[in-house]
Amino acid sequence: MDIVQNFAVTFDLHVSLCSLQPRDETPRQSAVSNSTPATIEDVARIANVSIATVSRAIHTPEKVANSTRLKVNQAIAVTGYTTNAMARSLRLGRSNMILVVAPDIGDPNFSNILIGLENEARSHGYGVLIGHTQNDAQRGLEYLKFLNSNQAAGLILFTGILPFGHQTMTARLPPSVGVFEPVFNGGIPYVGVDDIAGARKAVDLLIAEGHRKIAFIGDSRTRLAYSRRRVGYETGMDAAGIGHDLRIVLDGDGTIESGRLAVEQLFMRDTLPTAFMCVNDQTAIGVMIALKARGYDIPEDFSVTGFDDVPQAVFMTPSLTTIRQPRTAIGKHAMALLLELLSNGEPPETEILLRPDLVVRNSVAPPARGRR
Amino acid sequence: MDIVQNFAVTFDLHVSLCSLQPRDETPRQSAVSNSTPATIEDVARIANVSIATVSRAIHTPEKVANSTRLKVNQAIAVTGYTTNAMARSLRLGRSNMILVVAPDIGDPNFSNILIGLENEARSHGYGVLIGHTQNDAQRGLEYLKFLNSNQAAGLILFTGILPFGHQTMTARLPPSVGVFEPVFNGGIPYVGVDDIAGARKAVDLLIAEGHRKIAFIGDSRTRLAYSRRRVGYETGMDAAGIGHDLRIVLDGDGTIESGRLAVEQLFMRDTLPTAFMCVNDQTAIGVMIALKARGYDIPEDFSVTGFDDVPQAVFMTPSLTTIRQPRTAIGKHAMALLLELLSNGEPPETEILLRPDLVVRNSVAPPARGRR
DNA sequence: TTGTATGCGTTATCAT
DNA sequence: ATGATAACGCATACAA
Repeated sequence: MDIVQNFAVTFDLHVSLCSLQPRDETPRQSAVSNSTPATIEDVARIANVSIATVSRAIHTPEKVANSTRLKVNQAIAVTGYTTNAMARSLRLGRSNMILVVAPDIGDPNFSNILIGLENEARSHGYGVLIGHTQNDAQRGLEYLKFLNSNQAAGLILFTGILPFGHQTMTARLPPSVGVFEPVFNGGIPYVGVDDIAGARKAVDLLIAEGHRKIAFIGDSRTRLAYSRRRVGYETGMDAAGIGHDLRIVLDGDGTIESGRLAVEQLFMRDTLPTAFMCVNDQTAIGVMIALKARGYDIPEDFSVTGFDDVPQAVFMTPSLTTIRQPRTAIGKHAMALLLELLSNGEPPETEILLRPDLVVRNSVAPPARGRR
Repeated sequence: MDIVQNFAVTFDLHVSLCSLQPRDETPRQSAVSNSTPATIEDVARIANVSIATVSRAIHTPEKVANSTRLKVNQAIAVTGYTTNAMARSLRLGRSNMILVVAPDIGDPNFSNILIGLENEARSHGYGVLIGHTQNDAQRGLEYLKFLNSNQAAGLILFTGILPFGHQTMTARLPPSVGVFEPVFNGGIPYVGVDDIAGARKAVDLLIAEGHRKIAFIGDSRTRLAYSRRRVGYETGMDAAGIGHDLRIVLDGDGTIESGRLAVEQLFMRDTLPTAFMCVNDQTAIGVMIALKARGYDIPEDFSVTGFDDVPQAVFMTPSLTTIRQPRTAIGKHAMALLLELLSNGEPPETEILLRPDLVVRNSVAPPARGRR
């Protein structure tokens, strides 16, 4: 244990934890920190009861005598017993894990949604596991196998399309819920933001500031949710009596590069807007970079809006005016919905749309004189 | 065997699979395309062999007659059978999943390392699951239970400290490998970048450009790897005969905000450097924001370097000169090491340090005249 | 209230 | 080369 002492010198963390080791332990099967984990039988033996009683003491404590329960709990403490989830799930035919499948863990929206998912799951005794598909069907299949063997009780999809390739059609899926964007195939309930309303807020702001030539840098390819944002843009333009000029409605793929490209195209075509409404923040960031590279000031020369309010948005110069996704709330609602599905079987609703908020920062101003 | 014939026609969809049910067989439990997944018994029945043979056909095909293997494979195709990983792992006492535990999924370094991990794992028949602890011991415990029940064969730690709270000392951990930063407790092998060498490259560049007053914005609190970067800074300064002026060595926590704060402090104390060497890109971004907010130009007025080369670095204005982590390679090596541990038992080496590369972009220039 | 015994789907041992 | 069967750890129906 002077190893531990050594540690104590160099780092002040965790030091005294070591002293928690039960030094006084049972000599034989030293209960803790042993090579093989304690089983329910070990507990039963020590508590002098049957394994059935141990199981009951754990899962239905009210069905067991107080004194017995006490004995069992002590034995559990001594052995450091943890239920073997493998065996339990095999017996029960279901696990207490929820699988979250995402094509891209790096998505700036993902981590906060995940936090909402996890909190809600945890408060109901479920754990969360993340599957990362990289849009690769092979990988998807792996997770499908995982699901097939009941290793997860439910599925959260952070993708608009079931990621299981050919097998998708025949896949037996557990109860599932989509987040962030509707799931295209499979009739799966969906929890997300009201994309149309959100886009509408952005375009309305721009119009209120006096803009009429408002470009929309969209993305019809990667996320289904994005096409709804375009709908918001169009209805906003229509409602203001402006209509939409297709020369300044571009299609990209929601990346920074895509925003950059859009600006270049607009300059080349000489069909410049006074404002850029972008389908997401990444695109907006690309637009800002391109504009700044050409020597323009934002928002004096051009206004820019995003969508999502990714963490980076507030750190841009100028900080980006955008639409905030209630990410944690989305995660929470999605998990709640899934858990309801798990117990009730029937989806109470097919789509939950949360309210997006306009976050006004510094990338929007009235159009430059003479250019409106 | 016209059962099989049938199948050949309609493959892919489960539609006609029902017609494949052995009509001659047990009338009860209809074999295929049912609500419950096919088991090894279903396969055995259809192939007219024993379950032992099926198992062998799958795992040790060479031990089974060609004709038999064929029958089995067909039956597997018909039933859509997948091995129940739950049962298999229970029986084997180990699973083929690797758990990756990270405190923060949103870390810009994480996703690329993960890709390296996954690719390597997959090519060896292992799957990867991600655990997200948010630095919460409760959550850590959950994953510990997961490990305890053999649901994962190995562990990758994306954190400098075992995330299992009190239980850490007594935890029976599977073979484990740390990535990105050394794991403080537990004597766990580590794969990462050579932080000292990397930091040295940055400081050497700055010195070569003519800087002598080089601030170091560090972080001694969150990541162990970061203290190594400071060592690199110090040895570089010493080697150049500059020594280190403690007034311009600040300690932060590796966040954008922390970089900002450091700049403000330096301005308040009136101990301005000509260059900011930052412990990571996040800090550097914060420094750049603060500098720009005060109206300074980078790199004309101040030079800035980062470390990591996060995706955002190239999109800054000016783009950030930094040290690149070979993230995918780190993931690959870490997983390879873990898999070796899994088979051999003994760690072949205790630390693998990959070479960091200097990425010269536009945030470094010679110091402004009159300020050196 | 508690114990006995069965089965969840596999793999491995031992026969054949 | 193949089959019968025990065991992995647990939860529960049924007995007591």
